Amino acid sequence: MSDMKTAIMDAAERRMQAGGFSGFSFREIATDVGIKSSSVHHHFPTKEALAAAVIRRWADRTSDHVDKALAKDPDPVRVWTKAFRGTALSEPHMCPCTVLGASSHDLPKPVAEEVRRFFQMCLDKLVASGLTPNKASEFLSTIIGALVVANSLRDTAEYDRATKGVLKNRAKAVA
Amino acid sequence: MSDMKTAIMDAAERRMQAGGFSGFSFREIATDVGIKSSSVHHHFPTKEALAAAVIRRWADRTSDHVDKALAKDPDPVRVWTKAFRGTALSEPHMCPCTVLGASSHDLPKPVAEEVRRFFQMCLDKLVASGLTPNKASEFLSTIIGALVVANSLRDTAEYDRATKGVLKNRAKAVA
DNA sequence: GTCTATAATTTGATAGAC
DNA sequence: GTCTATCAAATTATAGAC
Repeated sequence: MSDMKTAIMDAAERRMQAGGFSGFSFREIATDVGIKSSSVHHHFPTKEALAAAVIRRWADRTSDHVDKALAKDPDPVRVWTKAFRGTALSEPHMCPCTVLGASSHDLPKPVAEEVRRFFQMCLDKLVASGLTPNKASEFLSTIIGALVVANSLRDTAEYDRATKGVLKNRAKAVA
Repeated sequence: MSDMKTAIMDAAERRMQAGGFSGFSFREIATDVGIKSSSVHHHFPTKEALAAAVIRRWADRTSDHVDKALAKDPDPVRVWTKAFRGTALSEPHMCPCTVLGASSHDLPKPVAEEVRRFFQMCLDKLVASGLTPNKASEFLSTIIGALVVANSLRDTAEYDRATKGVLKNRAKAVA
């Protein structure tokens, strides 16, 4: 992948984290990377193609990151809580899949499908790590909701308050 | 409040639930209620004023609904889980505060402030019902995240999977 | 309170030169 | 691969008639 294509996806990702699918324009992305908006179309034919590529890359990176972390720490709850904590504590504080997923029914179908794949991947990996389907759903909802509530309250510490109990119970279960 | 003002807020609320702040336009709202877009401005001067009014009404209604439900059922976890379940199971499946909160940093300040007030109200009421601050944060995050994940997966049953464990543990704690 | 008309801006996208 | 130029459509908002 060319450097410019990567730079475009980086810029789009950051703006999608803050404002979702309608939170970025080709002109803004172009300015961010130092070219013109028509040149962005050379790398990504449409806005939906760019958004879908960004979501897929985020999903792939998350999947890879979790796999590597699980090799060092066998507790999936601790691994996933820490992974999303990184997103919650650093700007722009949100996971793009969460922002887009909240308005999934207003997205172009290919983009909504990539978002769906992301959350299905999260659930599948949690179950593969030993959680029951119900526990996987409950835990994933807690960390996703913690991102949204912390973002809304403008208080990153809210993420830790929301996830403290999950980690504590897990420690007990493991001990 | 005039019937037309209420109808405008109803239309805006529904579109905000699906697409957030940028998910509705004055022309769409106008068509929904059968007037022209310029006439909408007679009732709400700006888009941000309309959005802020819709969020505030949603917060007030939620607060009132929960107060009444708590008078019949003393368990706040059951009451709040059931309240958001109604949103999750019926179209357009989302709480507008959750959709807007996910992209809080891309909102006009007065709108973001109303969203913040909504989530702070939820936490305050949960703590007033007897939950510790940490448990209130964890529980709120779980039901908010359940909305987002269920919406993204296009599977309303996901809300019940995510909240089943919370209700079960609560039943044990009460028993 | 609703209308017509319109301003001013932004949007995603395309054509074609270099 | 980037540019200039441009298009058609949509956006929020305002002015003023009725």
